[in-house]
Amino acid sequence: MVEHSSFDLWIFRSLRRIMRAVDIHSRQLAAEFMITGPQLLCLQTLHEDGPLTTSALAKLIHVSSSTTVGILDRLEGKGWILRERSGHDRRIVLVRITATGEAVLAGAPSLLQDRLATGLRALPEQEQLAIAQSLERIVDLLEMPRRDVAPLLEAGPIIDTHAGGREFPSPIPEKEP
Amino acid sequence: MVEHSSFDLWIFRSLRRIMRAVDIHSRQLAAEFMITGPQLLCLQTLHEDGPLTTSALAKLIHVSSSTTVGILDRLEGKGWILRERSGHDRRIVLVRITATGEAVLAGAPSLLQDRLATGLRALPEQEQLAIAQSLERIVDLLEMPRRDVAPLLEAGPIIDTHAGGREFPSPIPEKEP
DNA sequence: GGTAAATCGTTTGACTACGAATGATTGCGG
DNA sequence: CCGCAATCATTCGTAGTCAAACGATTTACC
Repeated sequence: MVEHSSFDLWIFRSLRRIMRAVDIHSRQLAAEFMITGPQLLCLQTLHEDGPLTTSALAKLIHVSSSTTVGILDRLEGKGWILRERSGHDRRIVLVRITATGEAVLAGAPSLLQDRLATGLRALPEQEQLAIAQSLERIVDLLEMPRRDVAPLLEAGPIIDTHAGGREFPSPIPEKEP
Repeated sequence: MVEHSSFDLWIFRSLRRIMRAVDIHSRQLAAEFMITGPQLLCLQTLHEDGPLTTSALAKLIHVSSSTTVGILDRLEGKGWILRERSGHDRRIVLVRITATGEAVLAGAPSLLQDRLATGLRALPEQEQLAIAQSLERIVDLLEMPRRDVAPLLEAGPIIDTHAGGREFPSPIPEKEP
């Protein structure tokens, strides 16, 4: 509560504004396409990664499984997904997207806000890289276990300007195993 | 819907993980200190910027006024704030922090997660700058009015353009007067 | 002065989100 | 084969979040 670095509050407020903006975008989606952000993310993930169990889906979208159930309830209510219990292990529920769901997905807008997606694409690739890496850095700090912040110090600079090779973790950055 | 840039999904997932991490931190706060993140932010803001109207507070913390009402309800229930209608304009409700609220604030932890605050401070200042500017860039894109994304194209490199004032907000970013 | 418009706080409804508790089912050890 | 632990999905309670609708009040205009 004393002696904040100059950037703390700035970054904190930016985070809150981002969360708010994402939320508002979700409602615009809902108004126009009858689907919210998290619902769209679920549908998209189910489309790409085939039938999934509830918990596997939850891990993929970084959401608790109890939250996932509610989202799936609504998607199921609209007939965009199907739930079926596995024969071998009756505890497991496999979720798959329906044809209707595919159709909705085809007509739905980008996952990101158009402005964000378009705006990002308009930026030089190096800046896109810097932004993505900055976010990743913050995620690392936020998700780091309570203790030892120290290791981060040896992680090297965030911007690898020389990087001609430009290896960023391939389209989808894999998460920890 | 077609032709996603490689960074889109990466950035989107990072945003979701950030939101989740912030949410989880709020619950840890609630478990340990009986106060959530948004509640702490309200209390902190009321402490610093004196008595405020509900809508002024909402603007300061970047949250809708309907959300603010709920948060204030809980803070009032715990006796940490007071609401009083103004005599001159009876529509207005002035919110002020109580002595009990001040005491709670004194014992509460930092607004930011320790890990994030500490980790950020440990990074070279140039990286802190890069991170903060990247976030700001995203906020700009997200909060930009629906139409004309175009202007952004002429915005130049991420460093140091920040049109319309509000370039790096000196030590502690002052909120708008 | 009286009506219309604007403003302010609140309420309502829907959705997301979490952890904790629950119920069903499987698998392991004795 | 029997019970206990582990696993999986779900339900429950609380909180945060927004837009839209609402009631009370003030301001503006005629």
